[in-house]
Amino acid sequence: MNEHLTTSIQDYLKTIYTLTADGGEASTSALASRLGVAPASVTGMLQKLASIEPPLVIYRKHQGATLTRAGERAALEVLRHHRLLETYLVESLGYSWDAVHEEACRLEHVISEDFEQRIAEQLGHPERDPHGSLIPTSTLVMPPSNDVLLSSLRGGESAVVRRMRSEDAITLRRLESLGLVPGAEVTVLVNSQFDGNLTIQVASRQPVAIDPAVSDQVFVETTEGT
Amino acid sequence: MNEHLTTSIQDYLKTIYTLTADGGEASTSALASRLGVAPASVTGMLQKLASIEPPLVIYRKHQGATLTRAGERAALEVLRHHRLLETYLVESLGYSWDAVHEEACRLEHVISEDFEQRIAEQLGHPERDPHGSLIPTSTLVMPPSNDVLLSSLRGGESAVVRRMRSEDAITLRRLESLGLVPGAEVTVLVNSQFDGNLTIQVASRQPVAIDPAVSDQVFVETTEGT
DNA sequence: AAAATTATTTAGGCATTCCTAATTTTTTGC
DNA sequence: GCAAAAAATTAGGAATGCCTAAATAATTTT
Repeated sequence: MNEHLTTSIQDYLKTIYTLTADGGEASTSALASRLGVAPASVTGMLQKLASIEPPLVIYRKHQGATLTRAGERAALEVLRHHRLLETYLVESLGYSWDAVHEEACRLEHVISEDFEQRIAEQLGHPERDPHGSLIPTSTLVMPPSNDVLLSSLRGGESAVVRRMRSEDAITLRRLESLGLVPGAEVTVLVNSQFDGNLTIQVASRQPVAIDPAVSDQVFVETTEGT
Repeated sequence: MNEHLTTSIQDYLKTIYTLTADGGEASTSALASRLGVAPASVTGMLQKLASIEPPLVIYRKHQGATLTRAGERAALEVLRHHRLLETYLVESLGYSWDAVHEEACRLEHVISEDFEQRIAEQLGHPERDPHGSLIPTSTLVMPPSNDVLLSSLRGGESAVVRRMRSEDAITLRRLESLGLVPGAEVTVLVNSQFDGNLTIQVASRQPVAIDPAVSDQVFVETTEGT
């Protein structure tokens, strides 16, 4: 079926997937900004991805793109490569978690299935990457998740940090300096519905005030059952 | 100086280097055949590589190409990546020596200097790759070598197998089945100057007859001093 | 609801790297 | 040394994936 997808196409699919996954819209401008290309280039590529065989996206003018089943599988394959690579770079080559993104972005397009399997095995088939993001399975299924944005918690609620939305090194270092790393326990002391600022306590640190630039980057899982 | 070289250019430079290194000519047709492109494409690329700033090759019509200093440095960088990667794939990921070439050919163009340094360190800064080829140093110097073709030995001479010219899996498996792997000791019992066939003995195996298709793939180092 | 703003698409181009076909140059064999 | 064969080059073109500028569609403001 899919002969071979170019690096560029893989990047488009991956970006459409991640934009859509966190409840967003894969609009022309959102894609253009994430991919660092002009909006006109995105339009052209979406038209192409919708018209090839098999179609990889569903595209209607002025309404952005959705992945088809084939497109989603291709996206999950790239995402699996990316997240396994990030994990591998941290675990086996000693990279810091804020430095792996760029390297993984280049490697993800060129590793073989054999390479993927070998690192997955060596890592013990991890479920999450260093930023806490779920790694699609080798059968290209994205495991279920019920994490929510830290900013959605109300005052008094506690939760465990699960994953970071951003892969940006500066953002990640800021989160780390606040103790906001996967696995950390966080309590929201105050959530100002008004301006979106929170007062949080991470583990047994001093409480700190954070704004949405921080709290909208952190996904947590509340400790109660379903 | 060198902003960024495309994968395609890196492949041309690497191929010119290796063709030239073993005493060959980097002719248009040799390059075309090695790179899997039409001769006309090679001519076009060589003209381009000779006219960019800084020039990466010296090119005169109908005389093939030679690397400039800048071109050689770029070639050694790619070659270092390739050979370190091959070593890493074998040592750290359990690949067999005849399976690493394709993977390294794709990875060599995308790994960072950081990645290069990390695997070099983890491997203990190896001097040779799994096929016995010398790995350029981090300062982009190719270590000296005085290996010669197995086919150049005369009857009665002994030597140690140093490296294989080919990276082709089938060829490598054939050599391995004869015991011709780096480090193996080989004695030439007979070298027929007439048809180029040899009779050799590897370690304490049974003597076997080989033809130039084999003996021209194997470089050895004679055990006497300089 | 019309005007202004923003988002998106269309149109036309450019760089890269490959191709085939035709031509020219070099090498080979007699 | 000359004709045939082989090698290399030129010419013209295609696919990718990006760009800018202009046109159109959608959304927001007033």
